[in-house]
Amino acid sequence: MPELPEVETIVNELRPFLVGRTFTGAKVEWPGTLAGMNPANFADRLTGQRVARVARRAKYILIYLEGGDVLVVHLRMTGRLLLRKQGEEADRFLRLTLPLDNGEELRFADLRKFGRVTLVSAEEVPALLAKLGPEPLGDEFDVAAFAAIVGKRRAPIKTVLLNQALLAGLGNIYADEALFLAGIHPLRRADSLSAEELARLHAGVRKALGDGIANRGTTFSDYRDARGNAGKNQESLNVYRRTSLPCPRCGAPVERLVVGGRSTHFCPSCQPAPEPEKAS
DNA sequence: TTCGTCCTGGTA
DNA sequence: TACCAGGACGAA
Repeated sequence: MPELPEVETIVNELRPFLVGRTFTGAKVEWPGTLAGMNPANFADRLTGQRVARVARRAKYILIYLEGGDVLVVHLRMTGRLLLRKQGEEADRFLRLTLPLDNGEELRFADLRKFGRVTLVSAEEVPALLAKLGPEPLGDEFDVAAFAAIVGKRRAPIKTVLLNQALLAGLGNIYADEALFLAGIHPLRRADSLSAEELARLHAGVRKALGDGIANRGTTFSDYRDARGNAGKNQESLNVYRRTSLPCPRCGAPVERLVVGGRSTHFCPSCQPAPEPEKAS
């Protein structure tokens, strides 16, 4: 579910309500969420810790605590991080409840149980995030940096966009949308893109993500923000999950194929197919 | 680099 | 009943 825009929306919403608050306990409904960490140890270590700041890196949510620990949350496919009042109606698929000192609580709900919540020391965070590529909305991610990332890779450009070690934060929705905005077919070999195409795709990536944030994320079924509200970006998508519907630019029916095991949507007219590989 | 796997529920 | 799902990791 959540990609960079969804995580950014959640982090921005949580920040003013979490900073300065103190965790008063931890109720673990499904221990697997803690990635092997002992639930009792987790609760002991978290209890009494006050939130210093809330940040995002790629799709990770980082809740820094004054005691020097960091609560690290990854929502994976269906995770939700919700701010509720204590005693408020239970959320479905609740995995973790973290009560706060103001009568509210942070809840982690996750249908498919892929999401993870861990507690590490601040010193461990850099190593945890070391494998991630640059932030696509960051200042250092310019066209030259993008060209260096794409480089001589022979993989389909869609696969490159989804590789978090190369560029961190894009997922399936925004990768498809960025390729559409740039007019580039998802199966194009990365090393076949011209300088002009690279510039278009760089702009497409930033626009797709920027629109996602402006619209508070994309909700098809699972994604909700920290207050449980759906996003609005699904109303603005051009191709993602619009198979057989008309391309908003030219009217041709949107097509679907599978790239790297992921469902992929594109306009066959606006995103021309690559030349067939020469047999050699 | 690709594939299977972790999981469960919604939908065709 | 079969297929699909927004992510990431480890194995082949």
